[in-house]
Amino acid sequence: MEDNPSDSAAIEALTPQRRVVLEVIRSSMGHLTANEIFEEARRRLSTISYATVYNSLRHLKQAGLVGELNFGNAASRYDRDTARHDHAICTKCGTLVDLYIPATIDLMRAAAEQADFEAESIHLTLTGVCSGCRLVVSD
Amino acid sequence: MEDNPSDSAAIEALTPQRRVVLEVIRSSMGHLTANEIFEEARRRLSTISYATVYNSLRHLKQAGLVGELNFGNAASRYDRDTARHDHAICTKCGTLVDLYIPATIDLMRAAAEQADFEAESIHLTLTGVCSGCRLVVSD
DNA sequence: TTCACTGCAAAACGTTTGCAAACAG
DNA sequence: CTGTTTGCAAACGTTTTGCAGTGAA
Repeated sequence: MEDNPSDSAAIEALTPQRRVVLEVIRSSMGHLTANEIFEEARRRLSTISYATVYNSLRHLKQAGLVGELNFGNAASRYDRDTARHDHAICTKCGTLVDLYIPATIDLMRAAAEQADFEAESIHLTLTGVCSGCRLVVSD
Repeated sequence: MEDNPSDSAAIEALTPQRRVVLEVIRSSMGHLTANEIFEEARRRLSTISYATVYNSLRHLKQAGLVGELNFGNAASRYDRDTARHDHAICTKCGTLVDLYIPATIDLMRAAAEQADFEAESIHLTLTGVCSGCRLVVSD
């Protein structure tokens, strides 16, 4: 979760725009959308454009410095945590929660064998109702 | 996988357009996109419109007659199999394979507890390289 | 007559691209 | 100089919507 020291060199090589985008993602607790990242990035670097945010996100993702998450047809969300982990998503409010289920990786072999795939990664998504939404009276 | 007899009443109540959309999905072996469904539906019912295909898909999904799958920012794919199951997706060619990993459901309790969610469903996605793409010389 | 559904066109949404200008090595 | 990156605007692919017209109950 904390910055990986081996990233330092890669981070120093970033353009100011890309560094700002990365810092926005790293400084947020949640999983921001490109639009949210753009808004916050613009506060820190007023000249940055929408296209550059998208270009930066693509570059950072490719460089392994951020992860991208897709659920449904909504906007992608970007994850500061690039290590393999799982997610839970609330069907009421859309809240996205990080999940660390070590047993997920155990299913990779069986899944790869069944699919006849050379496995690269595996991801578990729990859908349900978050604690906040369970407290709401009106279902 | 075969038609559930309890669906018969629901299917008879469908409009011709919705029935065609459902039949296109049920008669395909794969996981079609809305556009592919539209093209095939139009062959069977030449007056059907794009909007009606989308409206039908929303209705059929809500009625539990088809499932919707999202991977990346690509177009949604529609699944004739509405029972819980998992998927593998090839990072080279995008091929989508159905996976039946019973152990996935065993992770639901642990995941729900960790997230403090009331669990509804769980889905496992394997990413990797399919058998066809492994045979290709040029990596 | 009512109400849901259709078909069309247009809009909305998230994302990508073409391009000229700015920049770094 | 060369190659990369930026910012802008315009385009793109997917999905939804407004609305008038249709059709069934």
